[in-house]
Amino acid sequence: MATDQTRTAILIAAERLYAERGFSDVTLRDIVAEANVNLAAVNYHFGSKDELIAELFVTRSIALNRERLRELRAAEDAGGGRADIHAILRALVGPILRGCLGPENQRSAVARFMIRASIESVPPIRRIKNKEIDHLRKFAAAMQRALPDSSEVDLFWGLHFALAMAHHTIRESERLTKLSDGQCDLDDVEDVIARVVRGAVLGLTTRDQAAKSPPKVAAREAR
Amino acid sequence: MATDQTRTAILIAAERLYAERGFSDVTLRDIVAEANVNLAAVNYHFGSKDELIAELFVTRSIALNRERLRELRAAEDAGGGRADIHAILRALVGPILRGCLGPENQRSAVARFMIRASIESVPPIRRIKNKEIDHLRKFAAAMQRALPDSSEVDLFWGLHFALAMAHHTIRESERLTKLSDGQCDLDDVEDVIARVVRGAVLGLTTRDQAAKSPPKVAAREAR
DNA sequence: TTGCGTTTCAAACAATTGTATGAAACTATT
DNA sequence: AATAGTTTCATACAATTGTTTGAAACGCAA
Repeated sequence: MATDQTRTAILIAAERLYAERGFSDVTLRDIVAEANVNLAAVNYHFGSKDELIAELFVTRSIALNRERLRELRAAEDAGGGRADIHAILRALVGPILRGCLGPENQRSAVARFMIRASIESVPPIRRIKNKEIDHLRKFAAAMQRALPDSSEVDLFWGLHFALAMAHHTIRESERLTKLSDGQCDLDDVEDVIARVVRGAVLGLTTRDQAAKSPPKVAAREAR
Repeated sequence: MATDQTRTAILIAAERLYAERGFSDVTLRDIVAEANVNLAAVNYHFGSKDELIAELFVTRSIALNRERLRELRAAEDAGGGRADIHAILRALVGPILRGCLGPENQRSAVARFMIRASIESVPPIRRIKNKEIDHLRKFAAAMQRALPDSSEVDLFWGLHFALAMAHHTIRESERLTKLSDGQCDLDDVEDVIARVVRGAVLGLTTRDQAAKSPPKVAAREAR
């Protein structure tokens, strides 16, 4: 079976194109052109377009989750079994942010592909995506150990918001740059990570000095 | 020109279907079936599929922005010209959250359509979307007036994160419910809004007591 | 070299897409 | 009622999609 060059050429090309332009407007013909292989090769090696996407997603999903867990474990080891909440969230959002942001040249199609996948919900991916929940539970559990006094609900919200900030930053990095006239530096990945983590942690650790619902102004019609 | 029933039937059907299933897998034939009109009616009334989408998006975009600004102005009036930061962010994320969450029956296709539009970047929408930046600038300006001591960069990040939490909550509401075993109540819209606003405001108002970058644990390989 | 399994290729396939056509049906003014 | 303008309809069209086919090319053990 040689070196699987054709197979991997397809995978690489597909990932690159999907990451760039999204699933809906990349055709098999686009992929085989990019990969310099024959049209029929996709169906020969993968069976169908959906199976190609699924294979890509599964592979990358596993790798991303592994990296996240590696960093989580490392943080737990460094803390003698109990990781700091900052480190936990950093392990959650760091890998994907590092892959998607930073100077143009070092951005990986890998990470951007994963973001696409988490957004444009195409059937073959939707089926797999449910397993991610189990993965997130591990982080929820770690957070619980780090902040045993926080309510479980608040922890889930914190986890959820951390992912929200990370993903949204990746998706809308261009808009944020434009909005801030370039003042927000999306190339300084570690700063972005710090901001995301800090935002999420603050929400988790700051006891409500003010009542939960802020002053009753607005929200109803004026005056 | 009668009552435009056909035209509006198409708009309603299209919005409903797009909101539900996304742009990529809703065809004109799906739309006309849902609207009970003839296939050719779309091209007759709108010119093309893209123009139909564009019209939908423009209309809804204007309405959403108007509602946001209305709430912002109301908050400013209530505060004697200077709105509270909570109220500003509430005006930003409230309208879309109220439209997308809450008990099934009262969720509007309108708001969900807008979320789809902000995600699945289809050409006719991408062209229009740039104008949203001007709209966001108004909120940034209001935030600056509310928190004159904060750095501009931090304010942009705060605005950005508020939108992040709102949008992500809408998109991933199902996952959050599953992850938390139903403990996070996505039907209590006002609570969700309060959480989002509180999270964003905390990031803006809490002075860094700890250094910006938390303890140097983890992030590098273990030990 | 022969033969056999694997891989590549050009071509064709059926299905689906958005769009166009031209006749019919309708509406309302004269 | 007759006419002109608008709207609807069934149908057809061209383009694009993922997939299949069967023959050619290749790799390699015998």
